[in-house]
Amino acid sequence: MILALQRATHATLHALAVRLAGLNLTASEINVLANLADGRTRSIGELGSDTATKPTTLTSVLDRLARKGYVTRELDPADRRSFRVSLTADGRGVAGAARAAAEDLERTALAEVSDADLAGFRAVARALAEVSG
Amino acid sequence: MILALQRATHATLHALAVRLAGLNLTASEINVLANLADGRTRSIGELGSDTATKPTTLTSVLDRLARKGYVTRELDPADRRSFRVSLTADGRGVAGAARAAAEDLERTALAEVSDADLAGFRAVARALAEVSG
DNA sequence: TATTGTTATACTCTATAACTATA
DNA sequence: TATAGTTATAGAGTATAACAATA
Repeated sequence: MILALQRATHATLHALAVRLAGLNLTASEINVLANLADGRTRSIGELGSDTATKPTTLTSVLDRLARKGYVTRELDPADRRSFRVSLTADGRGVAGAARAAAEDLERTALAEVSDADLAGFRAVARALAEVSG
Repeated sequence: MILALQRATHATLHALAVRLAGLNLTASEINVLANLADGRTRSIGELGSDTATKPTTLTSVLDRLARKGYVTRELDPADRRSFRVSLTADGRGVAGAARAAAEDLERTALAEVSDADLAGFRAVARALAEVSG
């Protein structure tokens, strides 16, 4: 079970990376962009829990994304210890492409899978994800 | 879907690492030990496809496992470019503990999941894993 | 010539702890 | 004092390419 889970994750991340090779993004960077794609501004802490990455990783991920011009960090006027992270126009474009690639990948992979199987998958994934809590 | 998959993998690997913290093993090391636990000898190449790790990673993983006395590399007399990797007695003990922890984790996490959901999960995981092929 | 595995290099992710600037 | 993020450091996985030994 756990082995199957790992294999599937590994394979999808790799397939996604191949599809997005032209964009020159790592899995973490894609993850952050995909999370910001809804247009909502987030603090670094929120982004960390949404993407399940450590603040120490986020710092460098956001540094790279900012250098590429996809993301901005602005001081939060309400709490000047923290930042509001948001997408630039370029960032929105790239995030959209990443999201489209992920959706296309899912459609392709799951074309022959029944809705019942999908529901089962979601139930198991949720159960496994909650073990760590 | 892909996000759910990633989250579940992340959480289970983390939970497993916590349970096995006393053994001082990384996820890759556990993966290798679990694969060798059936007692079958493997070449590095076979081990690489079984564990989905690159030869370059395996070299260092096996170096660490050998240093800890869990694994041996012996020249294959039939093809002296390659090695036969096998568990030592200590290695068998640790591999057994790792496998038991993984099974216990699954039992705990999936106690309330139906067989139908499990079957669905397997179908989806298999479909996703085959995308990369 | 091709293949097995190692080595070298460079980059990313992670964990931990020390540090800053705010609160 | 406590919290949000950053920086520093060190370990681990990955990709790529060059390499030795063997086939």
